[in-house]
Amino acid sequence: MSTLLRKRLRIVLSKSEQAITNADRTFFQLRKDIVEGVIPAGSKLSEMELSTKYEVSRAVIREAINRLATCHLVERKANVGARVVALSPEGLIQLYQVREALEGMAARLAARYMSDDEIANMQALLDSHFDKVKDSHSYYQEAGDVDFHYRIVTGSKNEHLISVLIDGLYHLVRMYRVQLGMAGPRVSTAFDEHRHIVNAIANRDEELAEMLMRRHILYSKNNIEKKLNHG
Amino acid sequence: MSTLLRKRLRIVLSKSEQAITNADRTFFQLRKDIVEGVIPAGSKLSEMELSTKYEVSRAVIREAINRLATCHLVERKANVGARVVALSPEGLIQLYQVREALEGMAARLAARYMSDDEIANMQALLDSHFDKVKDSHSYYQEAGDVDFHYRIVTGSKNEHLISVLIDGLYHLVRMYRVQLGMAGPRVSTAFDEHRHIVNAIANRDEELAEMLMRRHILYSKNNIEKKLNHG
DNA sequence: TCTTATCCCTTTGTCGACAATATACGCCAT
DNA sequence: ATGGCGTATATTGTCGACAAAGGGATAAGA
Repeated sequence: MSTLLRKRLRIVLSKSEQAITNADRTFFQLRKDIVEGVIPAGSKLSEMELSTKYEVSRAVIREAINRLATCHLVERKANVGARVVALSPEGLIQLYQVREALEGMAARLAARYMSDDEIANMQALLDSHFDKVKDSHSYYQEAGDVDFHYRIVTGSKNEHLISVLIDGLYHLVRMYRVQLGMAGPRVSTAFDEHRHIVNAIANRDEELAEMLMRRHILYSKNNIEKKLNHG
Repeated sequence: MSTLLRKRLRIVLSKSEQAITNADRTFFQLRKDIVEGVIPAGSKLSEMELSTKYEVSRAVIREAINRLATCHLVERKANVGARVVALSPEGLIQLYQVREALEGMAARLAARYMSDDEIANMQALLDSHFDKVKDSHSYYQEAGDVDFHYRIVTGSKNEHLISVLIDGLYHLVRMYRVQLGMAGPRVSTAFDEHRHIVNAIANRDEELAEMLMRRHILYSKNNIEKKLNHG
């Protein structure tokens, strides 16, 4: 009976990432701590130490670390150990280079494959964001930005794009944002860019959707770089 | 003394993928067997069975399977097990969609970052390919094609691009090629396309390099799709 | 006959101990 | 004093056993 209940629960929650096993939970927790800087960038990850800290066996920690390595959040060397990646201007630039390529393609595919309903929902989402943002011009709504990009990516219906971006790169992006203190401005301009991209998708204009998305990400990169240099 | 010897050996061979641990060896072997169809697409991977077959412990097999999962060569469900991915027309199309995006960007970055020496080497490589191919027009030189794309990707100097493509997608591409019997033709035309791409890179024309690479991959996809439908 | 609940068995998840490897320290020779 | 070498120690890699969860067969009820 309890198994049945848990099964139903699992089906209901299956939308987003859900921790089923201990390794899952530990992986999510570790990822969170790394992204948010609780575990400092560049620091060494000792399996023993972590296994006592998170109260699981070394095998679970090992699996979690392996998964983190595939996200490029940690780097592992055989017989030596794993370290949290170091944040660097070069790393940030490389990250945005592949974001530009992948999300540009995602926008193109979204224009091709998203259903009319999905597009309408996304437009409604933008409207609600606009209501929230129109008063406080300086407030940067990260959740809204994230939500927008998620919808484009999932709208591409491409499993590879979805997994590489959502399971991988976005966590690295967030790590840079959090640890470099990017509660950046760029609200209204980014909002307009989002609006234009959605319009292109609604018009099923693949070419324009890809181009606008690439520009959007390029601007975003330039903005962060500027902060990185002058701040 | 033996440790010193092995260390030197390791340094010498460190260029390409090298198996240091048992898990590495098992991972490479499993990947090879999956890509080449020794383990059929869609089949279930039993940890016990594989651990007896490859003569390693279940922990090693588990780590290898986890790594295969991050390459999208197998799909894993918690408490259920792992299956080799199933080949499908949709999968092939999605694969080439992200290849187009990533390798297009790789070509752009190669035009920006490759050294003159690297470019000269790549041109020499193409010349040698031409010598091999000019007589037997129908012979498809897969190694040459692979080599060319590797150089572009590594020439981008972008760690994310390199790892996603070379450690991930290319093995899936090869799996489709091998298991769908793609010893395809398209030799001379593909060769000309390669030549044009290298020329664009030599001229440091990022825009053209990206566009040509995207077209090249698009043609390649269309070619495979045609075979898939009519064959 | 079809559905549904329950049991059993197979497979996966987790754990602690052992083996192998790399780093660090101290020693010796020059 | 310094550089190379060997050992010592701490960390990772590997293993086999135990715990837990899912899938399938079977039987009971509608």
